[in-house]
Amino acid sequence: MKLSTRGRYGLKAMFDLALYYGEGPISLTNIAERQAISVNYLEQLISPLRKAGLVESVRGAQGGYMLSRTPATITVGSILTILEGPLAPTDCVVIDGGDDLCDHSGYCVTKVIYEKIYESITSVVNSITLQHMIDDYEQNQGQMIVHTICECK
Amino acid sequence: MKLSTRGRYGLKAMFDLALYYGEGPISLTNIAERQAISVNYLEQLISPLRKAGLVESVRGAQGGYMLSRTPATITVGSILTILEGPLAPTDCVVIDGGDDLCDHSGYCVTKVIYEKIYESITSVVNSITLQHMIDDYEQNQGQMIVHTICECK
DNA sequence: ATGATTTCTTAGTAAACAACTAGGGATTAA
DNA sequence: TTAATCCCTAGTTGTTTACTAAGAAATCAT
Repeated sequence: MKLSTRGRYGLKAMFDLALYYGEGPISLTNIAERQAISVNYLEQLISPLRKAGLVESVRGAQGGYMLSRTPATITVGSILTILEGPLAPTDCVVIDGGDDLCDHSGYCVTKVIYEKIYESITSVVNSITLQHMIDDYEQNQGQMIVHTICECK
Repeated sequence: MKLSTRGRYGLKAMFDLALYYGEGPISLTNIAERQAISVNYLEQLISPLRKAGLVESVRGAQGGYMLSRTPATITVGSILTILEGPLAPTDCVVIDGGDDLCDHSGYCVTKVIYEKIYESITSVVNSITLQHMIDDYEQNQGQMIVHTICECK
């Protein structure tokens, strides 16, 4: 039930972009240095975020990435879901339908539990936006560590 | 963010034991057949549950396993946590302390999010007991599928 | 124009993890 | 004494994770 580096790094990168929102394109080299992630790996993470329309890119020298909308309209849930897939404890709650995943011809005592877990996770992450993170950041800047965010494992 | 077979199978097995609570020891062979899990693998899952005191064993012929307490006092959370480890999206929220996991010398914008996810998951699973599952089961027995629970992936 | 900078894409790889299987020892009821 | 059962550890296979590597395409600055 752990998040992978895809989700964690991707969230850090998006938060980084949110801090520079409105200041033109930010290069991955910059983000990579600040957040201590390899550029090559970051490229792989930002790609799906771009395809999903959360960030826009500017190619060529002095290019980079920027949020395609205001930080207030981008949720942590959307970022994590794009990078990790649905934040569900099992596949059966998210496939819904008589798939060959399991025999859901009837009621399933465990599925209802997994659905509740899924709902509680999504309700948390969908309620937090990048703007919330920025507000949080600015309010606690004094105690903030050196990099914008630590390497949270 | 997926549960592994350890948690899913373990929960099925514990629910199976809950259905036979008060009827003496149930052998793993029985559970394995009903829940379509190999006996060898089940042994590995029930071992930590026994060591944690959730089930008791009776060795020898006609032996087996039984819940060591009433189904109403055993939560889904305790079962899953024993088998999967803490149901946390990151290690940093559960280690708490200045570990070398990450540099938590100060406030971390992402950690607070991971903590909220962790809290929401634990609050759900800790509020559901095996008795709740039994009640749920008996109320919906008409629509219940062939085995007590399906192979929920 | 050219070169430096940057995005974009794909392929490969090493290590860890998941999901078991296998086998043998200890215990006990019949 | 035999069969059934718990108990424990080691090994195996396949998948996934977390990258690294490399090169093509685009664009800005000179």
